[in-house]
Amino acid sequence: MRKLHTDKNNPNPKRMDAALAKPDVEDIADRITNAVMEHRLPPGIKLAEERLASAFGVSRTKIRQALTMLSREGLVKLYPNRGAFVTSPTVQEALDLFATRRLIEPEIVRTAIARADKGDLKRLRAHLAAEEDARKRGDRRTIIKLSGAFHMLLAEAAGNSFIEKLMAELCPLTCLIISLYDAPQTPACPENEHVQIVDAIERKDEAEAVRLMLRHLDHVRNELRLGEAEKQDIDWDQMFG
Amino acid sequence: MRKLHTDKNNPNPKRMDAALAKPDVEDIADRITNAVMEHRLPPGIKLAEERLASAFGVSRTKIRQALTMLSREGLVKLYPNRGAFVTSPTVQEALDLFATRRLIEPEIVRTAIARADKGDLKRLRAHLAAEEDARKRGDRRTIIKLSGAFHMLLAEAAGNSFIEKLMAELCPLTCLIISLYDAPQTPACPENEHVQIVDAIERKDEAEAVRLMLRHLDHVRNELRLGEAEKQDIDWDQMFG
DNA sequence: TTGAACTATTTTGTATTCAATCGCGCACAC
DNA sequence: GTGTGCGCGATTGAATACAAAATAGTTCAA
Repeated sequence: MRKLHTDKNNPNPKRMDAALAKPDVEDIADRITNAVMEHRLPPGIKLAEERLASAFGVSRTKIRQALTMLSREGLVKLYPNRGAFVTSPTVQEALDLFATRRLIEPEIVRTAIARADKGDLKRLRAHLAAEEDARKRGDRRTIIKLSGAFHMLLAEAAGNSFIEKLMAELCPLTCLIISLYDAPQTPACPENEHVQIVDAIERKDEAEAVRLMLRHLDHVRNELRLGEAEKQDIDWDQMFG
Repeated sequence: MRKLHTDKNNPNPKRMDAALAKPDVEDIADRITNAVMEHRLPPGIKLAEERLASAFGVSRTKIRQALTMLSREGLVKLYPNRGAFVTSPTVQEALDLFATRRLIEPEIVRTAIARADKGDLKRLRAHLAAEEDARKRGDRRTIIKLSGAFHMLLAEAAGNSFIEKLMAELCPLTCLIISLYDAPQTPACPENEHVQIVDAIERKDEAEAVRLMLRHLDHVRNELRLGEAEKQDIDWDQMFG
C-alpha cells in the first residue's frame, strides 16, 4: 500500500533492511506498525523521538513525520509537549472497531468473490500455507502478524482503495486490542476459519462466505474480555470536567 | 473531529482567525481542507511549501507536517522531490468512493436512528435551516460546504469513531470529485433530500431513511459525468511503460 | 526552427540549533 | 509523614541553515 512512488532507480533494488541505506519516512512508519502488530510495542508505551531517531539512524525530523502519519492513522496518540504514545484503545473503541469490521468485511468478501482472479486466489492459498506453517512451529508472533495480513490480502483482492486503506488501519488496531484485552493465552485466530472462508470464496458461495466471515469476527471478539472497566483507565475528564 | 487537545487555557478563546496567533498544524490542515471543500483549491494544483508558509505565517516545518497529514488522509498527494498536489481522483476512485459511501452511510443512518438524542436532532434541524438559507441566497460555495457538513453531522450522531473518521476523509474527496466531474452548473445537492432523510430519522423509519440515503447518494453520483476518460488525465505510465 | 546541453534558480529534503515546556527530584514547611 | 514549591534536566516544538534535486531559462549547434 505504501511505496507509491519508488522510482528512485536504485542501483541496488534489494530490501536494504535496517540502517544500510537511510530509511524514508514510510519505511519508518511501516516498521513501527509492524512492531505494534507483532506485540513488540505494547499499547500505551511512549515513543520518544530521540530514542527512535538513534534507533533508525536518522534525525528527529523524519521520526516526527512518521509519528504524525501514524497518529493520523490512529495507531499512536500525540499529546502536545508530552510526546507520542502507542494508542491504548478503550473498550468503546474496541466495540466500534468490530462493528466497523462487521460492516465492511462482508462487503470485501462479496466483492472479492466477484472480482478475484487466479492470481488473488493463488496468493490467498500461499498465505494460508504460511499460516499453517507458523501454527505448526508455534511461532505466535508470526501467527498474529499473518492473521492480520490475511484480512489485508482479502481487502486487496476486493480492489476498493478506500476500504483497503481503512482495513490497513483497522488491522494494527485489532492487534492492539487483542494485546490489551485478550485472555492470557488464547490462540490468535481460531484454527482454520481462514481456510474455510477462502474455500467459500473460491466456489463463489457468497452467502456462506459472508456467514463464515461474520462468525470469524465474532469468534475473535468473543475471545476478548471486553466486559467493561477491565483494563481500561478511567476517564477523569468526563467524570468531572 | 480535530482539536482533541486544546487545553491551552487560552486567555482569548476566540477564533483568532488568520495569522493573529500562530496556527497549529491541525489548524493549517483544517484550513487547507476547507479551501478544497469550497472549491477554492482545485484538484491537481500544486501546494508549494514556501508559499503556504508565508501565507500562514509559519515556517515550512509546520506546513510539511500538515501536508503529510493531509496526504495520509488522501486529500493531497506527495511526489518525492517534486512537492505536494491536491489529489485529482480518477474515475475509478470516484466509483470506489461512492461504493464505500453506499456501504457505510446506510449503517450511519441505522445507528443514528438508534442512538441519536434530542441534541443531535436539534443540531441536524439547525443545519438544515442553514442549508436552506444558503440556497436562498444562492451562495454556492457555502452550499457545497454545508452539503458535506450534513453527512458529517449524521456520522457524528451515529457515534462510531472509525466510521466518523472515514466520512471525514470521504467528504472532502467527494467535493474534489464533484469539482472534477460535475456537469457545468448543476446544483450541489438535490434540493431537499437532506430534509427528507432527517424526517425519516426523526420518526425512526429505518427502511425509508436508508432508502432515501441511497437514493440521495445515487442522485449525487448521477449528476457526474463519470463516463470514462472525461476530464481524467491519461495514465501515460500504464499506456506505455 | 527544433533540439540538446548546460547553467542558474527555485523548491524540496534533512539536519541542526535554539527556545519552550514538562516532569522529576529535592528541599522545606506544616 | 504528607504536601507544596522551586529548580534542574530531559524532551518536545519550531525555525533556520544547508544539501540535494528538479525545473526553468539560455545558449549553441544542427
